[in-house]
Amino acid sequence: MSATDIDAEVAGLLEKADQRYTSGRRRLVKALVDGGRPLTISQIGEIDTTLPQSSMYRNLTILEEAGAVSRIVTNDEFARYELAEHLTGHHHHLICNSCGDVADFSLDEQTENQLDAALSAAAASEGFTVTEHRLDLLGTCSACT
Amino acid sequence: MSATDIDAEVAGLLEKADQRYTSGRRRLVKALVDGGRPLTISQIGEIDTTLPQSSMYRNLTILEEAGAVSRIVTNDEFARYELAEHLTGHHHHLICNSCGDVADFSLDEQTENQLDAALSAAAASEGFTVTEHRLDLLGTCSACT
DNA sequence: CAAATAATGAGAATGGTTATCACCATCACT
DNA sequence: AGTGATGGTGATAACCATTCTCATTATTTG
Repeated sequence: MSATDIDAEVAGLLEKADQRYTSGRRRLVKALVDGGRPLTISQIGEIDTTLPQSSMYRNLTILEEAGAVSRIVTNDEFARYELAEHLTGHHHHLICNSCGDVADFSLDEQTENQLDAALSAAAASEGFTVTEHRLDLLGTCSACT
Repeated sequence: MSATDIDAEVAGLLEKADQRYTSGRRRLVKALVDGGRPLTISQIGEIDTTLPQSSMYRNLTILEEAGAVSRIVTNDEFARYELAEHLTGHHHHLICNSCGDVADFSLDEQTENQLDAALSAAAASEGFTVTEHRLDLLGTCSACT
């Protein structure tokens, strides 16, 4: 999905949530698109130095409630934000134990489907209804090797 | 692994880390064994009401550094602690979006092996070295259905 | 037994995140 | 285009899970 498409999609989501797509929110989305991976508040602030911290927090929460952004927590003390999966496609995370940074990766469709089936079966036997799965790989990224 | 075996294992880990296995630390381990799932500080405090909060935090950190406990963060604002995987066996987590509680589940060995192979391959192509994977299912637990 | 060393726990401090609020921008209606 | 109403902004204060401090207590060692 192109940056323009994402923009249009986010615009629709915000409209549905009775929220305006202001310039600050546009810049926030642009920073997430440009980052291409889950970003901390301070990383977003480095990409777009005009965004005040309090507005980032407030607007990321609003974008999350609208379904445009998702917030992830790893092991370090900072939350990270990325575009929602229906904008970027289903993917997983590579979490570097050394620098803490997070990158995206995907499994091929067949593996993903097999996994999904196995997970649903395992969860059902515990009486658990699955809405989503989350798969992270911990290790060392190429920059830290 | 029985509670007694776990206790012996933890004793060895603490000794290697030049730490004493004091009664407070024993009670902490017992609470985690009894809980049988990842517990927040306040949940541990409910299981053993004699443990002061500051000691729980300090000793859980020490147990984590010694490799006996691992700390996990989900989506809510509280960290959770569980016994390390080499004491409980490899497993994954069912995270309830409604009550926030976390339960354990496992995949059969074959699925787990296939997954491992697919993950290593995908990570290698990104230049990432995997040490561990983490798989969570989000949804609704049986108590909240 | 005494000195040294480590653990304890109540309370203070830290810091990422959230709430507040005076001010500014945008919209709806005329 | 003006005007009131509504929503957004951003600097700052407040919040609260977690970490740090330190005087006291327990354990080890000579």
